[in-house]
Amino acid sequence: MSENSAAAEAAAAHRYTAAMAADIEARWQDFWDAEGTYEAPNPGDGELGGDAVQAAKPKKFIMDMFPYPSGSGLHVGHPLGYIATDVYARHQRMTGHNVLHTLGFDAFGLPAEQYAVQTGTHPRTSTEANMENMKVQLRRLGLGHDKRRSFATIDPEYYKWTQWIFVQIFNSWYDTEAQTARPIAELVAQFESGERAVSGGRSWSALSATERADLLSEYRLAYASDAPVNWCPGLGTVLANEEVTADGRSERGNFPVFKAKLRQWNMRITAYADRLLNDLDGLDWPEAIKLQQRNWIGRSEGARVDFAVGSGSGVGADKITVFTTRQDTLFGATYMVLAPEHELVDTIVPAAWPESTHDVWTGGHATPAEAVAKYRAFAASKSDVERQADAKEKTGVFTGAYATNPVSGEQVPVFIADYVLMGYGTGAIMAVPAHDTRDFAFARAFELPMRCVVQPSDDRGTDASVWDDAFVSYDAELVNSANAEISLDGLGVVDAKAKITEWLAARSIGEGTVNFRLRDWLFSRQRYWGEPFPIVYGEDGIAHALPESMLPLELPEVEDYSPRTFDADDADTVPEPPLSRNEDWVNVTLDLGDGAGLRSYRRETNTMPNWAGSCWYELRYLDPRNSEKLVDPAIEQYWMGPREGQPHGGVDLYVGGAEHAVLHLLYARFWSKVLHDLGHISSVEPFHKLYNQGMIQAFVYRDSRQIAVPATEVEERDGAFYYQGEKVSRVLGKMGKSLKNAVTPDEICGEYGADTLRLYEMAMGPLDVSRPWDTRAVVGQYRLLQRLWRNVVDETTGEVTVVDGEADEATLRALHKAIDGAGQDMAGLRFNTAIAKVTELNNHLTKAGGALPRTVAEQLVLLIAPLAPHIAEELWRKLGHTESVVHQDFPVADPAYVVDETVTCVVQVKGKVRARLEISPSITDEELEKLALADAGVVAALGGAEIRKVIVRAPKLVNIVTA
RNA sequence: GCCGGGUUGGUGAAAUGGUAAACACGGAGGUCUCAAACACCUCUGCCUGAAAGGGCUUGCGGGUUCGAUUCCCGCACCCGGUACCA
Repeated sequence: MSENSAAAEAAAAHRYTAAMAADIEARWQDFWDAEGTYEAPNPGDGELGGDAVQAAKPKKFIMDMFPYPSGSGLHVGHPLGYIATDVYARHQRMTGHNVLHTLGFDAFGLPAEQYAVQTGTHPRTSTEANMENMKVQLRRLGLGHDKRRSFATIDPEYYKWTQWIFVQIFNSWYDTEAQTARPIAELVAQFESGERAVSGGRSWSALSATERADLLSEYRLAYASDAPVNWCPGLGTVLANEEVTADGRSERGNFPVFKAKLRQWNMRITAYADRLLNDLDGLDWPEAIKLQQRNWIGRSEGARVDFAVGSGSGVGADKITVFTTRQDTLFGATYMVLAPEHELVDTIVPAAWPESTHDVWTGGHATPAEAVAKYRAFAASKSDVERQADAKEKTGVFTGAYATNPVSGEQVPVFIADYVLMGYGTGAIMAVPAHDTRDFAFARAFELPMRCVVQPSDDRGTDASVWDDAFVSYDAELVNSANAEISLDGLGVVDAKAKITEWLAARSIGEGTVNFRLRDWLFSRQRYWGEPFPIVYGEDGIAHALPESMLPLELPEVEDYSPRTFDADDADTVPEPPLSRNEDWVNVTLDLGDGAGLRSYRRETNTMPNWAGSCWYELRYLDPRNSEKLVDPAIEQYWMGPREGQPHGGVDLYVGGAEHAVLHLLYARFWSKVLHDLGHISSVEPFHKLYNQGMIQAFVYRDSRQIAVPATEVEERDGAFYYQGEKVSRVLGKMGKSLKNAVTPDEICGEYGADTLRLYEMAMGPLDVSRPWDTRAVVGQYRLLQRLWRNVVDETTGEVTVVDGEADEATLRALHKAIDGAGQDMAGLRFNTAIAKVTELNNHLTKAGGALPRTVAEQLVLLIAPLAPHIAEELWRKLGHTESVVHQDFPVADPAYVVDETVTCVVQVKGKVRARLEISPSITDEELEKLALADAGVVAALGGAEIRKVIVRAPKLVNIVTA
């Protein structure tokens, strides 16, 4: 080795390198764990309390959507949100807040079960191994989590309370008058006292035990029912509406989904539809997400209208009730349609076709019964996918029955057609073909009459039979809408609606009503890897909740935990819960403590859906080891309670992906409201502020067969891409193992260190925007840290180079502008621009050269501490401090230095920049105008032209307008 | 179709009515070095010009304004959500 290279090596001995970063990072991570640096005290003297000083500060509860412990580990896209909340949490800690920040695991779910089926490994074994692996990966990032508060949803101590909440929901009902959930015992008391009548006019005491149970089931917020459910044979389980995609497939696995009638558990989320809608207003959420929830809840105002049926045709039912939002067009209703599954269909079908029934209506069948049966079979055989695809072409068949239009008195034919859905409204519509596009298409196909009752605003005229399409408008006047008792003619749509609704209500044949798209939440799954229901069935079939003393009801060990799956396209299959195979567990003798003594019961063998555990986890972070209560009320009040600006309370910041816009976020809001109503928590909403981070994307390279090739082995030549000599295509997509473009945080930590990775992810762009990963660009943030280090530490000796004394004016201005800007940016989640401002300051210091004054070095370190906590701790220690940087005060900008000494004023002539003036920021408009007009460049640009107007915006701009 | 968001240099982006392109990647040149790497310095939207300078530029077309990436109207394209919801 030559003398020179030895000297060079010595020179670099204390340079900030990946190796040094690894050393620094490991040491401080150990330190933080040992010291409990990120432990946030609860108020009071409980197990997690005691630090009264800290707990007296204003609180900030900062949360991530917790991860599912996947077997493939993390890629660099996963921790984006975790890093963002961590930077924010650190900044909040340094600005006087008691910060609760931790992370648990959402560990029940399908992948573990599927992996188990493939490998024979128990889901708990693989899940726990995955969690350990993820914890190691996450720890390397230096996330400031309070580890005492972490848990997994599969911990029995956790799901005990998931089950307990289920029991609370099961044992309550929704009082629609008081608009609140109440204990079911209070409903029973109302029935007993006669305050509330039992339907059918019987008294409560006259009902059998089964009848009572059935009656209460109609009120309970968690109830079992035989309603049609989404059955997915490919997954072997039923699914919630929210888990079925628009084209009728499972969101997970993309298997076909069929309607099947099965006895399943449901949550009466529809009882909360109005509150779930209204309370969105008080939340600080992205408007797009609020809108998605509003659309999912789908509130629409309209009316129910009764159509009398069957006069003279000898049919059973006496009326069909429809829901419509256009009751104003009632005079234009020329036929009716029921959903094929509608229960009235059988009762209205006559024995024979009415005389001279149109051939198109009968479908060529000899009798109405035959036509209806054939059409029902046809409709049922269509999967949802086909039904969507055929949406344009209207099909249906006449039932043989007629109903009476209540205002026109006309006899209108009743059809069944699959364009009317059983699941919305009443499953029956009045068809107004002139003013509804779907009815128009159907009427054309079946040669049904149309009547124009809304005056078209174009020149099409009022003879609907010659129209090319329906006239749909809310901003027009009614016509042809009068009978002996009422006339809507000349009224606008709004007034006509009001008038007809009143008229219908007065005759008890209709009323104004609100309808929701939201359906009850299907809550049971035929899986092994989920929370068992705390429900047993007596020999009479009545469901009983287990008493709290029997919780948690642990998931039993079984031989075979694979769900029974079927041919994905075979609709004629029935789900089989894995737990049902375990007879010893299913059949039990228990004393439920309800006075019935020891009895035999059968356990519920379904399990709860994956969403159950994530519906309330924010609450358990607050008081994770409480064995007596879900959460201590005083602790919940402190962290979650309503306050100024947060009318419904909740987590201060919740960061996660937008894919949970309806599912998780709607369910969690629902549980929160029930728990609030029952008096268990003070907050009404779980998450006050929601922020959706974007996705980190990556290029996907595919060969000619469209198979993804390893991204790291692709070469770029002349703007084209080659893999092993073959040309490949490039598109921006998701990052992942299957696309062979995953970059792991471990790789980047190894090459540059965790602080560099953190900075890079935050600097890429605004947090809420998706952006492509570019490993080449990571080095930029590494260089920033190297320069920062060199500005404070001598690379040869490793000693700090700071000096005593004051900084020069320019440095102070650079420093305080960075403090001001970066501080505001961090508080506003604008980490990319915060980093740019710190970089600018650091570049200024680099360029100025020489040793930094101590005060500048210290404030620089504090400034970057939230973003790059390891290097900040190390430099803070080197600067002679013995306390962690984590709880230091964030620097405060001196306003005197935030403004520049001189600013550049731009002088425009007719909007074009013609001169720049260096002036004092405190200059007056008059002085500035004088200065600008005297400038040689300006005089030249004006060329003697007449000045019409001078706009002065001191100190930044003068604009001279000439004639 | 309907609803929401977007379109700025070679690339990620900044600026929310007032100097378009901060900060970073990439690129070019230089200093240091026997040499290279590192580091540091200079330049880097496009066109034109020897230079000074001049002209153009935020998807496209209009409008409001002294002034528009920013506000308004229309259009194209991209992304997300949703879809026979009566």
